[in-house]
Amino acid sequence: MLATARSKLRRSASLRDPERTRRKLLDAGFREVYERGYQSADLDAVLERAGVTKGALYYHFENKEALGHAIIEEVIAEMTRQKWHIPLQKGNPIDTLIHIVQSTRTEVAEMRGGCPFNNLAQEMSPLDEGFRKRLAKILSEWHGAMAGAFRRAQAEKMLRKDLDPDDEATFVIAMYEGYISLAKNSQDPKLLKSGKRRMIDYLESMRA
Amino acid sequence: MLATARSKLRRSASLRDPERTRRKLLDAGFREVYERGYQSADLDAVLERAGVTKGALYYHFENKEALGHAIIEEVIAEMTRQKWHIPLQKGNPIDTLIHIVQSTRTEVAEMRGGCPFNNLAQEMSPLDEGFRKRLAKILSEWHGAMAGAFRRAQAEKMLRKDLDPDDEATFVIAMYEGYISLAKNSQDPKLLKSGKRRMIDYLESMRA
DNA sequence: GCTAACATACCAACTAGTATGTATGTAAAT
DNA sequence: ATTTACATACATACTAGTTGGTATGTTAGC
Repeated sequence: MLATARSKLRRSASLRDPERTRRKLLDAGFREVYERGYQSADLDAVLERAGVTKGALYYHFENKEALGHAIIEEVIAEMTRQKWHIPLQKGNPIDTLIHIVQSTRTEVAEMRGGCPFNNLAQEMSPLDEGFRKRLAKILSEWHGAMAGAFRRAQAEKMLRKDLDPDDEATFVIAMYEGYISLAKNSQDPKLLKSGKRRMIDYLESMRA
Repeated sequence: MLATARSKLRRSASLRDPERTRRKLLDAGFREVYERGYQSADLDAVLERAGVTKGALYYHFENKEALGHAIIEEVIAEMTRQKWHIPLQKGNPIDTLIHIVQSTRTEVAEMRGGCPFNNLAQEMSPLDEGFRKRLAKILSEWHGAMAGAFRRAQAEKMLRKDLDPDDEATFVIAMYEGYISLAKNSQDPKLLKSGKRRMIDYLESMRA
């Protein structure tokens, strides 16, 4: 009875589990790419992080590029959905956005890494259309989720009617990414704290 | 008589001219780094662009890192001064900033490269303190030039007194870099055009 | 027994850096 | 004025380390 349950639910960690192996490769790949960039990401380092070997990597992914694509589509896109799309689905989007901004960490260790989406976008967009399009899709869906929430908020009289939802969504994202980028370089908590105040002030000014 | 003039003024292009060679290496290095990133920049490609060989490179620069540092300090810092510091030294800084924003190209080919400063800052800041500090100095001076112009504008009653010059300078830079970053990925002129309008609207709202 | 899911060993290409050679400019000595 | 001496300013050829990818072997699970 225990044996049958294992097949779907309690998978032993040390035995064979291709989905779990693939997950570990994606997670390890993401961390490596996040820290060093895609082009400088070392596949041997990815394997060490994941605790597997070359055979496992090239069984699950055709090559380095395919791993990079999967990291975008499955890891980064999912992080974006968790952080932005889902909270924006209900409630007052202004409150939601203020909460997201407010909870942005200003410790040096946190600022240091920057935004996973923007890091990859800046590095790869001019170099590879496969990467650029996949990242542009994330941006488009991010923008769509926010603009949609703005339209709903206007209908529910939570957001000023004179604001264009699309322009505002683009503006909020640009502002946010801009501050995160500057903070990543300056390593100065004061910069990001100033940014958080300014962004929250602006979000407040959007209320109906 | 012509022979003596050559020594300082009319240096023949094909003969020896170490300053000119160094310049060509810096320019070629900048273009290579701008297109591919520092870590992926190929020194052989730099040499081909510059039209010189390894000997020339390693005579003028100790190693790849030293070339990278020089590119930041001499090329990118100078570009920033030309584009921002000098125009901000006199006149109404709001007019100056609006003009800079207005003249930002929205063609795909122009958006594609992104901001040279931000490109390098995003790639290298978490990886190398030598790069990060040199880039942070550019950001600090950029910010200082703008905040200084804002303070002057407040004294001359061109800028609202309720605005904090430091916070405003950081905000303008973050906004600008944010939009440039998004445009680089999206490749959509509409995004940047929307950003230009929003930035100009905001700058107008800063007037006393 | 067969295939999926890996592990191991190896290779070929790329690339930063070096070692060495050489031509040029220049200043002092003759 | 010419030669000598020497440092400068490169060019050429090579090396060593890295790294993405492959070929082959091995084990688990049905």
